[in-house]
Amino acid sequence: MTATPPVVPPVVTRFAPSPTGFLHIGGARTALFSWLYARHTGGVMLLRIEDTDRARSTPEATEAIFEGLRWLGLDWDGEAISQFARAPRHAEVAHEMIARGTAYRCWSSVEEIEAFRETARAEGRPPLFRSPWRDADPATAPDAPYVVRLRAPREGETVVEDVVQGTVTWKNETLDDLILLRSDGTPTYMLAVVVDDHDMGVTHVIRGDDHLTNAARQTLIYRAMGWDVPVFAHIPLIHGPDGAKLSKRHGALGVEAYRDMGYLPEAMRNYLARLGWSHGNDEFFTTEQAISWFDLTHLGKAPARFDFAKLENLSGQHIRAADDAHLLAELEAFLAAQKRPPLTEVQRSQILRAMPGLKERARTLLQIIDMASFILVSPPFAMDEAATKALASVPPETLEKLTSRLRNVTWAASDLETIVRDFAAAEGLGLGKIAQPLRVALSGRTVSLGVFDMMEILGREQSLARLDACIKAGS
RNA sequence: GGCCCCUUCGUCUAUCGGUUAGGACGCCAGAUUCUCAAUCUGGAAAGACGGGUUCGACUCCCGUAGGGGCUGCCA
Repeated sequence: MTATPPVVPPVVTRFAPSPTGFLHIGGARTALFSWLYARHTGGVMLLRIEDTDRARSTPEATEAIFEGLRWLGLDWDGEAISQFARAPRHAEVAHEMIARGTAYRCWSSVEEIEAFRETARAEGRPPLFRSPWRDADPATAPDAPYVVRLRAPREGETVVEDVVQGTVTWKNETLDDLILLRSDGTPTYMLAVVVDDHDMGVTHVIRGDDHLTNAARQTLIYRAMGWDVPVFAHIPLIHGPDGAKLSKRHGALGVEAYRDMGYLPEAMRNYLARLGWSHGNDEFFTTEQAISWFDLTHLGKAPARFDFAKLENLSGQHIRAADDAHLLAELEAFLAAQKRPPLTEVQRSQILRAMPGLKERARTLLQIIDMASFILVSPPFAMDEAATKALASVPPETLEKLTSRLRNVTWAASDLETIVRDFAAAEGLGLGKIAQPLRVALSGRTVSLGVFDMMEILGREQSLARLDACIKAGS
């Protein structure tokens, strides 16, 4: 007899940002974890825009979230869902709860509630509002707008089984009768989240630690409706370098800011995945590896600090590992996004040939561009003091002598190197003494790719022209 | 204030009662070298503190301290 395999429902995760700004780095990581888990399990990740706060939600912010996710390469399944559009459904559930007796109408004014809290605080009691309408005679109900409150249990405890935080318990007396429906009939976040997650069939709620307390309140709503509670995974927040909450000063920038700094999306995914999750000692990995390795059991419990140095190192590793054509494509997309002029055909092919040298020196696309300035910027170069000095370290006659020897040789890096080395030896100079002025003549800088590689990439004509120009300027 | 969570090198982390506490970034020194990178070798660097439990605690329990979150008719 063969055992029937247990029926495991497919995993459904969701990312549910509120469109009140850009997609910040913490949200991006939450999205990444939800995405990795869905892809790892062969499940789906849904996207829901929590736009019930009409005053703060904007279409621009929604678009920024889409854009950020797209750049990061995090695709979601199906159409993004607007929470606001589901308000009628939320209200319907609230009224069903009233009918079930798990919620009630409350006519207390905000002033009354405020006064209640103040005296409670003054008397040292917990400032949990206790509505007089919870057990009021329905006959006394005024004909006026009301809010709908959850009839939360006052005894016993509520337990959240969190895969990251473990078993977390609250005494029910510390939880209040939260508002489900505002006096204008619109749903609150607490209700909307539960109804949507339930209706969307979400099995795993992966979100920031800041929602842990909300998980208890939401559990109450699930129970009141007799719904299954999803698996919760509350991941620790990302902090700034000083340990405090991430501010704009640190890394709380929109993901597009990282794109603008020239980080590769694959590097961003790698870095973010490593912040709070681990797979043994693996630091550098591809997205495919992350998908196959990702699980919820190796998530850390402590908040992590954002570290640009490590991100940059990882970015450098991804650039070095990327193939040249891919990098060129990323570079051109970057240039376009930065509204910089596109590459000419010549520049494209030169950069492609320079790529092996460029990518081992750069940690961001911005650095590739900078290192490729000998291709992108045409002479005469604006030289700094060190460059001018290096160029003048050798008399123009020496440079002229060398240049004339280069006029009719095979134009390949290795041959050029032999010739220059021989020349330096004949002049009684170290190669460095000759290479440095050469470098400046070719690139206008004291830091660049290898001089022979640059000569080969630039070609005979351009290389000699640059040398001639320097000789002319120097004599 | 109340409730809840967290705490291993500067940073990200491994460890799931027995390790010289490992790796990575960064840092320092050296090698290589036409500059810069890259690469290689070596080095400094950690269990917040105090109590327990145990033959034995980074690991389990309690307390303290520090950090964080929630405490809205925001999400």
